[in-house]
Amino acid sequence: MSFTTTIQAAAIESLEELYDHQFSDKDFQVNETKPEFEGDYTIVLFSLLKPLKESPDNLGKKLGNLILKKNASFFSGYNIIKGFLNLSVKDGALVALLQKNYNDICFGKKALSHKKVMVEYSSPNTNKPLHLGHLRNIFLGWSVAEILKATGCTVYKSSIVNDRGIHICKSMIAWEEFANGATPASTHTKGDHFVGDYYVKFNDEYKEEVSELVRNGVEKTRAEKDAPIMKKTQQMLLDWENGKPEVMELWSKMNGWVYEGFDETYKRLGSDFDKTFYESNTYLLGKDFVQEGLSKGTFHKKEDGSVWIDLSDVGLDEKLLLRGDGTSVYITQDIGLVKQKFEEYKLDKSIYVIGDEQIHHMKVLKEICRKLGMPFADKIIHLSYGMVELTTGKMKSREGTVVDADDLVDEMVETAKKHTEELGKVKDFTEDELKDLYETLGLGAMKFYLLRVDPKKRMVFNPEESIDFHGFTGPFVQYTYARIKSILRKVEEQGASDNSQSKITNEEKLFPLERELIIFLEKYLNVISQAAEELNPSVIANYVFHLAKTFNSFYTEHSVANAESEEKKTLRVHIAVMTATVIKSAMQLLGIKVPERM
RNA sequence: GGCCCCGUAGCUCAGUGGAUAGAGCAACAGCCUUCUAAGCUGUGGGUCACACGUUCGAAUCGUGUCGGGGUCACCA
Repeated sequence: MSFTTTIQAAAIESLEELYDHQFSDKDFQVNETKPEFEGDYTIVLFSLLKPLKESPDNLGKKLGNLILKKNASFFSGYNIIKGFLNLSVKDGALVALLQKNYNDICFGKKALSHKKVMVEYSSPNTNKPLHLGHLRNIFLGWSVAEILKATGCTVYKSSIVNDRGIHICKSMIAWEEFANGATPASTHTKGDHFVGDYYVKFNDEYKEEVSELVRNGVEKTRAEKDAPIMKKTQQMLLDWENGKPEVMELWSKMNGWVYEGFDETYKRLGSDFDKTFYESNTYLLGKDFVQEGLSKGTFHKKEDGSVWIDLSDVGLDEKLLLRGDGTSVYITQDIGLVKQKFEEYKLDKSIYVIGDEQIHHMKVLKEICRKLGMPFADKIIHLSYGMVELTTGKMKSREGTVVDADDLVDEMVETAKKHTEELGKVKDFTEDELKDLYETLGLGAMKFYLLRVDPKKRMVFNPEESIDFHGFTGPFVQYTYARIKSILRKVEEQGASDNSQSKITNEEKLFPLERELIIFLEKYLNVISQAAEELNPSVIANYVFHLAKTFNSFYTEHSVANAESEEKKTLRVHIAVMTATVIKSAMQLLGIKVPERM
């Protein structure tokens, strides 16, 4: 049980004894005391004054005295300022916390939840490489999955690959027309970039053909339909749907190239999936329930044979589910796949990490499931996040105004190298160590940058300014970790006994920064729960930054290896070890590695 | 136009019912014979978009206004 809940419980117990009345944690708040006041935790009394007909002073005194009496080993005193009852925790109670097994505190997995959850993220198209927007998506999804695991959930990471459709055919046609049999291998190009280049080539050629037609007096919308390359692409899509062998072969060959490229990127990013769905396997799934919906009367058919659902009773529009020609649309496939997921994995929750432009779509999806009486309709959760935009506006892959994921990673790693060299630290490492370090730092900076902000806020990325390595950043936290490890190495060299195993004396008087650190470390499990509840990794990022910052202050103020006494040294080694453990754990939840040295 | 999200220091963001609203960046002033200065300490910088309301108490809740974005496809 955490300190705040312990205190809440103690207060309830005392209140009930004093007033012969039932209290709950909703009746009053327990906060951390603001630094400008004496005390560690504050019980806010205002909300209790009226129902108990007490003055702040009277209630504060009665409650303060009783809590102190009943928990003499935990609290050392109290003060009352206005309606705030400030309680001070005994040094001994804080020290006792350090004597617990570090792993219990950091990775206690008190199993707050045993839910089975699927987190679906990344979900790329196979006609172009991953870009900055995918990175936010991937880091978010991966991190949320880790956070949920840390609370005890069983998590399946999944991705749905959009491997079919007109956009794929565009790359395919362009390759047929212009590649002369070139391959990623023959051109030494990463597969996804290779295919993406043909997607761009398609659009260039298409634009050219359209303007050519317009010059010859064809109306623009007409020209867009009649451009020869577009007609070929449409035909190819039909051939694909009919399973024409040459087309299928080309399709799997080119997708194969893309997957090789994606795998390389995912591997470098440290991202992975337990299950990958392919749209080519699932796009027909939804058709079954269309019949079901029609017979139930939930759906209706129009004269042209198209199938619709009316959602106007819940404030949404009429939505198409099946075209007149019997082909399904996006949402139809979605419903089919949702059903399959819940049934196959027996999920309690399915989280979709998708941009906020699809909020409406996901609302419609949920609503249709609900109207069909699917029991999991309310377990569909859309974790929506704001788009990443550039200072020059939106990213558009067709126009080449995207920040490519691989390029950005390269750049970040390069920046890490530059910083390290400038600081003159290169000589301490071997070539291989440096390579690892640059990856760790570059990726750390990038992941932290994308995760430290509330997911739902859109963010503007300025490609001109490289991501920072100072202040509220990944490398700042990584640096703190490396320094702690350095201290611990030194302590070990000093030898004799292994300090982290030896006992600390409860009598030790704590300095303010020592207290602050222990109290802050104690909060970690609460922070994980909050992040899990909000599906928000930025909660973790803010916490771990603050922790690192506090440790850095402590670091300058107090020496560990050369502490003023053996007792102090032991105590501080415990604090350092625990801080390092929490930093490593928290960063891991963000998908960020921490270096032993930097 | 309907619905949804956002508006906090020059910039990027925390804080979502409690005390005098906090960080980072940028600016300025200090700190390396002492565990790694990618660090630490300090200074300046705010009608929390605006208005009204609810409350003992509002950046936080409600209503309205203004500004920015998204969405309302037989696209995915």
